[in-house]
Amino acid sequence: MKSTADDTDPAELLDRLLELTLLLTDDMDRELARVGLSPPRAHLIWVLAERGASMQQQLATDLKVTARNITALVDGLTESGFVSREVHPTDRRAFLVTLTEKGRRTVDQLARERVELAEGLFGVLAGEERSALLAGLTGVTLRLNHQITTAGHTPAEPTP
Amino acid sequence: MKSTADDTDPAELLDRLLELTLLLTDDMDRELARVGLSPPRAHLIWVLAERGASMQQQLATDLKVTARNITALVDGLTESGFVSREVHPTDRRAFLVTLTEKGRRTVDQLARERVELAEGLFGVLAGEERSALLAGLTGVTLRLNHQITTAGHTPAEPTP
DNA sequence: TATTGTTATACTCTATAACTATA
DNA sequence: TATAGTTATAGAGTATAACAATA
Repeated sequence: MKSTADDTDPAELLDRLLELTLLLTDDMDRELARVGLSPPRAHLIWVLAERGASMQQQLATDLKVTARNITALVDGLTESGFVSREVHPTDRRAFLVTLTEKGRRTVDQLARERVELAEGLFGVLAGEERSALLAGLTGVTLRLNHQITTAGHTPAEPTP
Repeated sequence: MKSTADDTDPAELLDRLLELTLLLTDDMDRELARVGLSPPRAHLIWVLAERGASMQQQLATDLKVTARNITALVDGLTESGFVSREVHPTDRRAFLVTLTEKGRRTVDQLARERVELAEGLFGVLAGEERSALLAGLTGVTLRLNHQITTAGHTPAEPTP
């Protein structure tokens, strides 16, 4: 298949990427809502599944929010039965936030749905096409990361 | 360039896409914060720039939020000087939310930064590579849209 | 003295429902 | 009667600051 013109505008490409981004996050948020989770709460139990039972401070670092916020998120997740606060074996100041059985099942389900979604979106592509797309996305990610760490885009006033 | 193995996992591809998604939105949100805008407020003035001065009901439809929310967003944007509420020429119940000079300048600046970002991310690609990436993203978007409109992913309980 | 988590406050975004003033 | 926008109320997520208990 030959494109009629090889002048794909970078801005057009970015618009498409953003459109896809929006669609994807909306879709995932709907799925989360279906199982009774907000995006931040889902993020928390997802991290919990990866790290195992954790102190709230650790979660605050992982989710990049304040400790105060973790208190609120864990409160909500406890009330809805996804996690519980267990005593810390050595530090009596701290809790070990732990997935309940329901929490574990939910994370497993979300993980399965994620794989299904991936299959639905990329499964029809030939292996070659998948590699090409992966390479393209990886390149964009690298350049974006570089831009972010290097400069602050525009000069920016020194805190107005 | 030949990949060592042609077995790119769909799930891996989705993870990369989500990683990029996260990076992109964080980057853009930082830029918005720099000019004094939250994402919803930026969305509103962006739409306003596209449509021209609009009634709040119209904005509620466009942004897919309640009219009550538009009141709050316009309040904030008015206070920070990006928009103003002008009288509607024919309907005395309604306002015409209008970009101020500052609002117009800000939208223009954001549009420029968007083009710059696109150049930084996709400019180095050959025209051919850009077309391929665009095709890949478009395909994914189509399949996602189809999945969303067709089924609700998982059967889903009929409202628990 | 430093750290863990909480209470106290506050701001933004979001939603529903009831109300005012127009159409 | 229906529509445009508001007030009233509520809940989630976020942040800072002050404070408790424990390291």
